[in-house]
Amino acid sequence: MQDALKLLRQSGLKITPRRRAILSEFSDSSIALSPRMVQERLKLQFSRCGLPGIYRNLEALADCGVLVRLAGFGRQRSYALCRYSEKDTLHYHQIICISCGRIGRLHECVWHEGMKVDGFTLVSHMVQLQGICASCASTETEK
Amino acid sequence: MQDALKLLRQSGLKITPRRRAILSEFSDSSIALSPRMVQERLKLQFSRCGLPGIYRNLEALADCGVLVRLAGFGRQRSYALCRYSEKDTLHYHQIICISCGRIGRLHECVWHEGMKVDGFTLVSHMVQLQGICASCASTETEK
DNA sequence: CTGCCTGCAAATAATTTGCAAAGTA
DNA sequence: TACTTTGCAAATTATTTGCAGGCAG
Repeated sequence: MQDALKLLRQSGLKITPRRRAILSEFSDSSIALSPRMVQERLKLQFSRCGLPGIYRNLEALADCGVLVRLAGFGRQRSYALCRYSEKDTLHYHQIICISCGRIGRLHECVWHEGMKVDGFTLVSHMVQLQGICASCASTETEK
Repeated sequence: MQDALKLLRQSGLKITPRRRAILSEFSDSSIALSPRMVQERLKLQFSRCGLPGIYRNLEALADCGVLVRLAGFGRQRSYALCRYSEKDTLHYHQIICISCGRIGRLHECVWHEGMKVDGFTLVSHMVQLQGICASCASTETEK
């Protein structure tokens, strides 16, 4: 969270209660969130909370590297928190269970900011693995 | 291309001139394409070519594994061809230039179907790297 | 033939913009 | 105080749906 706030400041963005709340929601969530989903959650804290503001904030947070835009698995765009490695490289990793939706974490990473790949200079990356979690696997076996 | 047609048949989809043309466009393109972009290109061959049809086809092709849906870098959703490894494991790897949209290839892969990661048994995966391609990098330098 | 495909028009839904009021640094 | 942020309403744009006619198998 502290890292995120630092990134906001570096980009000249102000730290508002709204932004803190948005970051908090992403931090608490184990799934990617769409603008609409963020709004639903913020409504519990803020009586008035317009979608346009959410859109602007999510884009701003993505631009400064706190969030990543993900490939949509539904109609709406979605975002998730970026993870920073010890080397401060911007990246996002997740493994999702195709049966129950549970999210796992990946800890190793072979890509780093600035490295050259096929003539490209890497800026960020996203890795999404799909699989069956241990819990679902055992349920399948029982059948 | 043959692999793609096989996937279509396996999903019970028909091989139509329209679908051949769409696959051909993706095959010829080095960048990810949005529905609108696909339409622009098909118009050169088909006088009448509605956007709704494109949307339906792109979704159908994504559902049967020929295309993948990508994280948007603009307003519209976009798609690209999926790649299959020699082991026929479903996966997708790409590196996309955040400046011009050009797509590069990744050849190594550290994940395989069936391997265990964080308690999950892998089924498929998607890797998307964002960077600056050589061409854009040199343009930036010139400025 | 049979059932999927396609264009077209219309309906939805998502996203953006403009502006005045409110809040942060 | 100066400049960013936010809600609201309205404008745009993207995406989906329904249906009738047209094709692949």
